[in-house]
Amino acid sequence: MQLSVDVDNGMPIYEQLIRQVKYAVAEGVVVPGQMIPSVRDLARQLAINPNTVQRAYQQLQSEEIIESLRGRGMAVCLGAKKQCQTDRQTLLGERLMAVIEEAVRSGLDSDRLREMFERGLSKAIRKNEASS
Amino acid sequence: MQLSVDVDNGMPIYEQLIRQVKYAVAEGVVVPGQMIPSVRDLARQLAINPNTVQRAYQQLQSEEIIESLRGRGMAVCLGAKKQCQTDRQTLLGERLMAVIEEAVRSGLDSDRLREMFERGLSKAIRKNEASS
Amino acid sequence: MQLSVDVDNGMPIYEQLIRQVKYAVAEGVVVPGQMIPSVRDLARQLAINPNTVQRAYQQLQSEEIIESLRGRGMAVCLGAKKQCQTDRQTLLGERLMAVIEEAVRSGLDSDRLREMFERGLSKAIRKNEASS
Amino acid sequence: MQLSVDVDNGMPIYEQLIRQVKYAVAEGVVVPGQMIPSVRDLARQLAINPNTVQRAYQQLQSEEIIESLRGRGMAVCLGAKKQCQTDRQTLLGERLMAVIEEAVRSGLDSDRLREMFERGLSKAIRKNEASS
DNA sequence: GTGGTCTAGACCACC
DNA sequence: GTGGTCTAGACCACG
Repeated sequence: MQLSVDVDNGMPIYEQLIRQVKYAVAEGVVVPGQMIPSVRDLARQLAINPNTVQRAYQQLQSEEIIESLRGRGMAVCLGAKKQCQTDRQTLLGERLMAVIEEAVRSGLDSDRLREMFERGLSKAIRKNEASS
Repeated sequence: MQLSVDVDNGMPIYEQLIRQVKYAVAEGVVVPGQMIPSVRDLARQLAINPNTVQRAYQQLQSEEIIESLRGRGMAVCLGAKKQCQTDRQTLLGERLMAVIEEAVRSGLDSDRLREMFERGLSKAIRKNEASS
Repeated sequence: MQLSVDVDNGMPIYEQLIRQVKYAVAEGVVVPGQMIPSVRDLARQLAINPNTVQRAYQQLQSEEIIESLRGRGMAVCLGAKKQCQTDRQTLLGERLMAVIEEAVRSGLDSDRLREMFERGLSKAIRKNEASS
Repeated sequence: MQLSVDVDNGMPIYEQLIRQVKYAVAEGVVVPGQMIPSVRDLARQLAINPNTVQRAYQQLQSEEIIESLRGRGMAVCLGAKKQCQTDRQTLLGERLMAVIEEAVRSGLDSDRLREMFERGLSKAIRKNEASS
């Protein structure tokens, strides 16, 4: 699992970490039961404050994505994969819905919006293929 | 022009005001040249601090959406309507693009995404018609 | 004497009026002893608040540029012309000095500054001839 | 970087700070990437309100002179030095032009103006050398 | 520790 | 009346 942080990005670092871990779990990059990097290791590796890592792990723990195994470290919870997948779907759905609603509310034409969507989709697909 | 604030929402109050004013200008609810509520009036009406309103107005002023007429109040700038409209289009486009990209990156099938989009669109249109 | 106000300009209206009256006196457009427009007339003509005109006239009066003739209006004081001329010279000198000082303090080369000055002078002369 | 405020001066404190920071950046007193004093420190040091410093910093941030590093402080932006230098040149040029124009418009003789300029320049240079 | 936001209340210049 | 500036002091998110 390769994690990274973007300091310039407006998103809080701990939130970036949370997202990336959830993403990795949903994708199967890390599987339930597997250990994830220790707080200290990850902090050193990313050159960030251990408190920040700790905060991310705490939230993941409270969401039952990872669990603390005393004396050994943090491991991915058993039901985590499915949960992360549905979480992401739900989140994506909500965000998509919000954008569409605002567009419609501001009087944007349906066909115009469809066109924007299709153009965006093609672009995203190309971009995705290029990076993989 | 009816403004409102949602204190519980994470968004800063002054930013909510900025958005709503821009929205009203883009929609033609207030037209260029027209006066907008005075700092004190709006603060009283929304039960918030005048400084918060002031801050929103100042930023709108620096973006040349409104202008200060000394001793008289704040008025919508002449070129503001067009600017607010394009601003919103650009913003919507970016947000839509971001959602699509993340969906594609997370391996969502194009047809599945299109389906979500169409269902969201229908729902948004119904919702919009109901409220108008 | 033709007075005008520029609302967009940052300078207070009453100060614009003061300047323009002094300018007119210095130029001999109005001569000592001559009457100047009444507060009400001028306010109506420029579509500004009578209070603003009043304020300008009061300050001019306290500087002994104009005097109030009871029941008749405001007139230019006898020694006003000379005073306005020297005032303007002094003011211009101070402003020029301030700009030069800041330029020098910021490390601008003397020859570079001279060049800017000469270019500005030529431009100003052309502009002045064109408008006259 | 040594900042100071003059409360008696008509210029708003936050604007004085903005000017001084820009000046320091243009002069290279602080270099891109370097941290500038924290809001609280500067406020304490100058015996002014943290909000006032905050306001100055926010405006500098919106002009992309400095950037906020979350939880760490404010740092000078990479492209800031050049921008501050050109800004100052432009501003000085405009102010010089304005003075010259008014002088010409008021009928001042070119040679008389040149004389004033040269005298002012010598004086400014002496003053500058004395203080350095 | 840092910056970001908000409230409360004051004084000023301007119209 | 209007906006513009400032102070004092609070709470929050982030590292």
